[in-house]
Amino acid sequence: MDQKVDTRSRILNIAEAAVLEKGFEATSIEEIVAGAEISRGGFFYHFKDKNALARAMLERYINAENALYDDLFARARELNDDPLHCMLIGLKLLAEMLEEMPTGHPGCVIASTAYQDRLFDEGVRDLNRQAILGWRKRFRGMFEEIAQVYEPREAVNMDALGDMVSGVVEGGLVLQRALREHNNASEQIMLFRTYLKLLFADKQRP
Amino acid sequence: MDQKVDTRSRILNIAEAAVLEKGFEATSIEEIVAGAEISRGGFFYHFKDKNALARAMLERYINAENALYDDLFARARELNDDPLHCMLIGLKLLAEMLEEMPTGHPGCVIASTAYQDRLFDEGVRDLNRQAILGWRKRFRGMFEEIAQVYEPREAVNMDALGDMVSGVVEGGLVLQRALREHNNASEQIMLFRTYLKLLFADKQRP
DNA sequence: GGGTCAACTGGACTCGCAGTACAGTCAGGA
DNA sequence: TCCTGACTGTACTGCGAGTCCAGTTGACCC
Repeated sequence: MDQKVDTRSRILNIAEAAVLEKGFEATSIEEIVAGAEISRGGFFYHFKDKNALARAMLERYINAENALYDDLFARARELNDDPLHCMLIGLKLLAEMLEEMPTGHPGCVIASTAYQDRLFDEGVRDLNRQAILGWRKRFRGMFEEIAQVYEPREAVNMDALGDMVSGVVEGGLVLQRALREHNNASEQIMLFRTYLKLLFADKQRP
Repeated sequence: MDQKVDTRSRILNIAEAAVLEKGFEATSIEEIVAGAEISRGGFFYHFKDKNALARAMLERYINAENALYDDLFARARELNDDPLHCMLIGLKLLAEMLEEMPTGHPGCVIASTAYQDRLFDEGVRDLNRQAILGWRKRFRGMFEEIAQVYEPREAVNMDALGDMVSGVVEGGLVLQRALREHNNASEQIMLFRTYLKLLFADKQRP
């Protein structure tokens, strides 16, 4: 189990890299089985079709992303107990993380899936939807906590503000992919961080 | 020329609708020719391959988007000469426009292309890149004009702020597609508008 | 009225990839 | 020893992209 990554995970690793690089349809099962050094039969033993592969990839990706956010904001919380500063530190860590990825961030499976969704079944689409709703809830909660301490200078819709985290990341990754630059996503996150500073800072409630 | 839309445009219309709905690879030439009521031979008479179709679609889309921005901010300028207020009005108009589209915005070909870019040749990718760089320049110019009148409360990278317009739109459209909601993109634009208000307002230079 | 050209039609073919089917192999545990 | 899970290998169907090409049709030109 350490010596040799199990075949299913190996397929997912290879597939994820290929899909993020060139999209789902452009990735053939042929090249996945070549990369994973198995036979075509072996592939279909693990995944009944490409749709099942997509579903498994999305699940894995969403879990990893959630674990990453958990970890990031837990670390931020250790550094500062104030909810606003915790958020600001967390976003900084996120931006740094995106920047440090040498090849640039792999790009988000969510957007990739959203723009090819007719290829997938309802299960995959719902997975996608639930992931974004989960992030909305997560960040909305954090913003509400902040708003209890700092009065926002302008009224904002908290659901939309929660979505903005995902939106800024997704949008940044789209720019990054299209421009072939390396740090658009992290720059966008830092701009969003400045937004939060302007929205909440220096107006602590009595 | 009015009676009967020329075949090439008809192909592009059908193809664009199909591609925005389900992605490029998922759209077959078969269904395009069926929709446009021509033969397969007829399709290949106009476009040497699917890549040429993609290129033509992107070109058309980018031109339309640019014309739309020109029009939007020209109208905004008529309503208010101040560069900040012009921008705020323009964004409001953009948000309203996105909201009014009954089926929701078709989604942005840019993101769609970015996430499947290995399907396309360098020409298509470059078209995509140039479009975003054009929008960066457009909005960066507008923000610099604003900054000459209003001192920003926080230092921001003007290129990144220019990119943020595209990023927020793209990100919003990704959310909208994935969530199957109707107004995420316009909400995100309105949040970005609030950002600009906080960043620039009430600090007019002497 | 004949010639020419652009804009097609229609059919036949190749190729690559998804997906199916199934028979056989092989290692490890009950 | 037999069974089972995890495969391998091969052969086949079907679809869509792309190629080739011969033929049709209508408009305009002389």
